[in-house]
Amino acid sequence: MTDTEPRRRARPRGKRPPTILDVAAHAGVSRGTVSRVLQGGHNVSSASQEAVHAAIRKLGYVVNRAARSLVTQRAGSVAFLLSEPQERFFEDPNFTTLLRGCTTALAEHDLPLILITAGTEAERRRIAPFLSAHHVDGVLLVSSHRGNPMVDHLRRTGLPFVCCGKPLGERDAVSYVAANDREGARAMVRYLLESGRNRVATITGPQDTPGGLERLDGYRGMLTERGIVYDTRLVAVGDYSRASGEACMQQLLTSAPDIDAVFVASDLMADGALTAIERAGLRVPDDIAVGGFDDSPVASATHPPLTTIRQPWARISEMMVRQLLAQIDGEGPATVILPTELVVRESA
Amino acid sequence: MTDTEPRRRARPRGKRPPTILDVAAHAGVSRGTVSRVLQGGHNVSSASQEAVHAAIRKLGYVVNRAARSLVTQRAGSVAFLLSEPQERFFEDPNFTTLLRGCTTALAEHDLPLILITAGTEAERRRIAPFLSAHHVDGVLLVSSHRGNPMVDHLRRTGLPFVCCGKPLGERDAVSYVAANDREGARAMVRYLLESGRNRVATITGPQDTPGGLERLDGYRGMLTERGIVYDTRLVAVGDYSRASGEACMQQLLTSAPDIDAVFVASDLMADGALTAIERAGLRVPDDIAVGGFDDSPVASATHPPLTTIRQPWARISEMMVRQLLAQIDGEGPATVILPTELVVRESA
DNA sequence: CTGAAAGCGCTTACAG
DNA sequence: CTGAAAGCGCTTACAG
Repeated sequence: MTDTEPRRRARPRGKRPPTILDVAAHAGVSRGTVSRVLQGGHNVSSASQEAVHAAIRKLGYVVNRAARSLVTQRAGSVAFLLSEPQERFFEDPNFTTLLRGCTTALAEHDLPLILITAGTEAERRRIAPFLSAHHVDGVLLVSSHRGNPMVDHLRRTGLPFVCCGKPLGERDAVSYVAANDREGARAMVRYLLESGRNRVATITGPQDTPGGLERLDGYRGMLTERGIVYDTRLVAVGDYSRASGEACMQQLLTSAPDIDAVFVASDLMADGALTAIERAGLRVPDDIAVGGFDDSPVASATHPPLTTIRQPWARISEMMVRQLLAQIDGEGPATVILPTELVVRESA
Repeated sequence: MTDTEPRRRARPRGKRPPTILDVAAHAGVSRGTVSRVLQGGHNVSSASQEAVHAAIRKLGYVVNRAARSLVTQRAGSVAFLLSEPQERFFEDPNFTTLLRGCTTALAEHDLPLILITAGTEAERRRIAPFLSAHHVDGVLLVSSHRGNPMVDHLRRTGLPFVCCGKPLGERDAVSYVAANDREGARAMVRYLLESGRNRVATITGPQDTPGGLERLDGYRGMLTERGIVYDTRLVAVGDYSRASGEACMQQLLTSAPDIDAVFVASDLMADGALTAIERAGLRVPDDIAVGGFDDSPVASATHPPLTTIRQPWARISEMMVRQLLAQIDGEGPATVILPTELVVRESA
């Protein structure tokens, strides 16, 4: 359009927005006082406070975050760092649920969320300087697989970070927030047994993730507790994808045709399992009861709707944010485990 | 842990990261020269350039973005603004595909993406000052419904913004990037007709969204072109959700039991339609051919896999980012329409 | 091609 | 409780 206009100027001819100096002038105080009001109004007379607030409203003043950051040495933002092959997480409904929760929780603290993906080695290299330079004050880290290099890198940067789910294979203390996977699995298996099922199989998550490991452990523990021998023929290892759920179920149906229930470690896989069962001409829950895990959006969309274990995503997000803020304020790492809840629908 | 430590300090005792002054000292030049190198090295001797680059590497210097922002009057970041009821978009696979694409495209320009949700009026009020204060340099706006107040608000702020999909009901020029919905719909209907189907129904998207409107228009146009009378009994209006696809299909099956094909305006709805068809005891594609739209991840996971129209999400993201950067550099608004592609699988 | 210097808009000891 | 002032780390005319 306007070819002659200069480029690379932010607001070429718009008048500058009001600064703290304008506010000070309007309120009849110094800019130090305005700043103090901005910081919470400690040690400021109520008369001054009111005058400043009035001026702020009148001028529509909003703090310049860059200027503030420069002096406070804080970025004033937090990263949501996805250190997984992108496909996996962007297709997993749990991920979006978590992202949404964190965005909301951070918004309440006026902290913008910066979304960073680091699924590949190249991406990790690219964001390293960004993190090292503390362009964010902390990191919400989503990375489930064992030995993720991001954990080490973050530790070296000295940036506060909180993981979603227990990071596997870390010797030192790392902050994380997780649902009680083991108890969740136990609750589901207990429910299946108490509804009269005898041969309960399981489809697990990947065995290099905490959810994969602990949900299997819960399954095994509950069987043992009830005096049932753990039978590896009743165990199929999936990768959380719908397709793997289908394949695993098909396998179980062949290797152990007498099963009457299956605990599936994710709803997405459970949906796949449903497909395999249906294809085999069996009915759910009449012939085989199916229990999922997550209570993700798919759980109520399957046929039949899934009986599943609800992960407390809202609370997980909140606690991740809370822990991160605490660490930014100097607290040490902490572990938070949140209870799950059995949601009974029609599949079991 | 360390109770006696002062709080609210960013890096209490870590040594400060190197500044441009350290680099200048190491390179034996002034800080103005370092800055010029950082800006691209124009008007700097190659000797100086090399010395500066060496110093940067040696010290691990990374620019302080806050300081830069303060002087350039640019935020150095871009917002991805979701102005829809959250549930909808966070469950729609298209959304995550778009978000992923934009994150990647922005990363290539070293621009952090700030994720902002503004699905409710309260949220919109909350982020208004953030936007007005130009805490981001531009906005990638995702908002499909007619008359979204965010468009007006953004226009008032003077912030550059680019919409994903045509914003309905806007009189003035607004930048947007969209797939060619109409042509995509035409291609699908053409394909169905040419595979020998005669009674082609459609399940549309919401009629206050461009995709809802234009895909229906494409359907209608192609029928007319082939001399087929447009029959409203063959049209059911959905809302892009899986559930609505199922309900619409059920309705069509009742009101027009002789249909032998259906063009569904989203893969998610098509998946729902598949369920309804199956429940009615009909086979796909033998009895009814089903064509979807999106080629989202669900398309290959349905039974049978969906023949659908691929939306060029990677290109859409790239173009949105490119347009936004152009606007930030002073260019005027522009409209970009990208072609779609027919993907033939098994459902039609 | 280069340096010295002003200035971006804040916060925070420091005096009073 | 309040003001004056230093300083956060950059960029960019301005001279030379």
